[in-house]
Amino acid sequence: MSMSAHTIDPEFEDIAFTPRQEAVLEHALALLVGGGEKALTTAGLARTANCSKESLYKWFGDRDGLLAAVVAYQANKVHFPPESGATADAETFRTHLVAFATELLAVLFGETSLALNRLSIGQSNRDDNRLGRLLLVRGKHMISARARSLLEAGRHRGLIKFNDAEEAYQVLYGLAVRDVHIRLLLGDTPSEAERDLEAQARVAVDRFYRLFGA
Amino acid sequence: MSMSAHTIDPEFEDIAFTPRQEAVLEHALALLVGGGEKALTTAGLARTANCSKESLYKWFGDRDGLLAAVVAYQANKVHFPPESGATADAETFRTHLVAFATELLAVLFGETSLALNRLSIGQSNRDDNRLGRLLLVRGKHMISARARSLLEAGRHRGLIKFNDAEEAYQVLYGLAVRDVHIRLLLGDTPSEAERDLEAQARVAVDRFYRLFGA
DNA sequence: CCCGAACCGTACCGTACGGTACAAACACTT
DNA sequence: AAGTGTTTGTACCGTACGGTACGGTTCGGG
Repeated sequence: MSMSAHTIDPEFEDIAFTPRQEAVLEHALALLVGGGEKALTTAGLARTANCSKESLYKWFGDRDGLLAAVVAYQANKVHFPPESGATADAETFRTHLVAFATELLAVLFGETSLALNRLSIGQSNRDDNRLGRLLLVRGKHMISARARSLLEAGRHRGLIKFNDAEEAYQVLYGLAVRDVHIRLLLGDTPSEAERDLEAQARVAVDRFYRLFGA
Repeated sequence: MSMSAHTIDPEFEDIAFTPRQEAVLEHALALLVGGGEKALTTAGLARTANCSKESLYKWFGDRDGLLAAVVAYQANKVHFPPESGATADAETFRTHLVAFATELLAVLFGETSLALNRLSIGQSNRDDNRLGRLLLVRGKHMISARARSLLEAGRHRGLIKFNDAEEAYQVLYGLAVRDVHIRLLLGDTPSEAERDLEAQARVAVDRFYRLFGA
C-alpha cells in the first residue's frame, strides 16, 4: 500500500510549462496565497496575469486542471538539496539533521505551502482527490524519501539506530511539527518560540537522538 | 498570546440549540461528511432535513452562521471524560495516558472531525477566521487543557518530569499523530498499522516516557 | 509582404446558489 | 373558536462564476 506511492502517478502532464505559462501560474499562486481558493477565479487570473480566459482553458483544460497545474508547478519548485558532501563526522551529521528539520519546517510553514495545502484539503472530496494525491506524491513523498536516505546514511555510520527508516522519519516529523501545522492551516498565529524554526528543529533533533541515538 | 486563548471567545451564541435545530445540524453534519463543503447548500439542507430555507436563515442568520453553528454544535459533543477516579498507581497512570492518546487519535481521525477540519481550513481566509478560531477554541484548547491537567497529575506524583506542561503535551501529540492527520485531511488512506489507534498510542506513550519519564 | 498561429480582450451564455417573499399549514395560547 | 406566532414549501431574484465564441492584434516564417 505504501508501495503504490512509489509507482509514478499516471495522473497527467509531467509538468513542462512554457515561461509564459509559468508566469501565469505564478500570478495564480499569488492570488491563492492572498485570498484562498475563491480568490482564484478564471476571470480574475486572466485580468491580473494579462492573459485571456481562452488561453487558460487551452493550456489547462478547465479550472480543476488549472488548480492541479498550480500545485504541480509549485511542488516542483521545492527541492531539498541532496545531502551535501557530508563527511562522516558525527557532529556534521547532526548538523545535517537539524538543517533538514529546519528546512522542513520552513517549507511547511511557508505561506505558499499553507495556501496549497488549504486548497488541496478543501478539494479533498472531488475528482477522486487529484489535488491531494498530487501534493502527497510531489510533496510529502519527495521529502520523506530525502529524509529516509539521510537517516539511512546516519545508521550506516552507526550514529543512529532504528528498524524502519520511514517510522524513524515520522517520529522526527512529529517531534518537529507537533500540532503547529494544523494550527497554521486553521489560521492560528504561531507563538514567538514557534517562529524560531531552527531552535525548534534543534530541540526536535535532540529528542530524536534520545530515542534513536546509537 | 496563549492567554488570549483562555479568555472566552466573544464570538457569538453560547450554543443553546433547540432539539429541532440540533436535528437539522445533524443533517448538515451528515451532508458535510458525505460530500465536503460544497455538498452543504441551503436548499439541499432544507430538503434533506425537511425544513424551510427561511427557518435556516432565521435561526443561523446566513450560510456562514450555519457553518459556525455546525462546528460549534459538533465540537460541543466531544467531551474528553475528566480523568476517572485515578488511583496514584504508576501503571494505571500510564494506562490513562494511553487511553487519552487513543481517544485523541480516535477523535482526530474520525470522519466528522476530518470533515469539520476540512471545512474550517477551507474557510480560513474569510470573516476574520471565525471557523478556524471556533475549532481551535472549542476543540484543540479543550483537549490541550485536559491533557495538561493529566500530565500535571503525573508530575505531581513523580511519575514524569517536565518544565512546561504545554510543551510536554505537544510532544506527546507529535509522537502520536505524526503526519497522519494532515495525510488524512488530504484524502490519503491510512496504513494498516496506522488504523490500530491503541497500538499507535501505546508506542507514542512509550517514547514519551523515554523523553519525560522520571 | 503576406499568411497562419497563437494570443488578448471582451462580450456572452447557462447555471448554481445565497438570500428573500409569500401563502398555506400547523401549533399553541386564551 | 379565534387569534397569534412559527414552520413549511415553493417560487422568485440577483449575482458570481465557469465555460465558450469571436473579432482584433501581435509575431515569426516563407
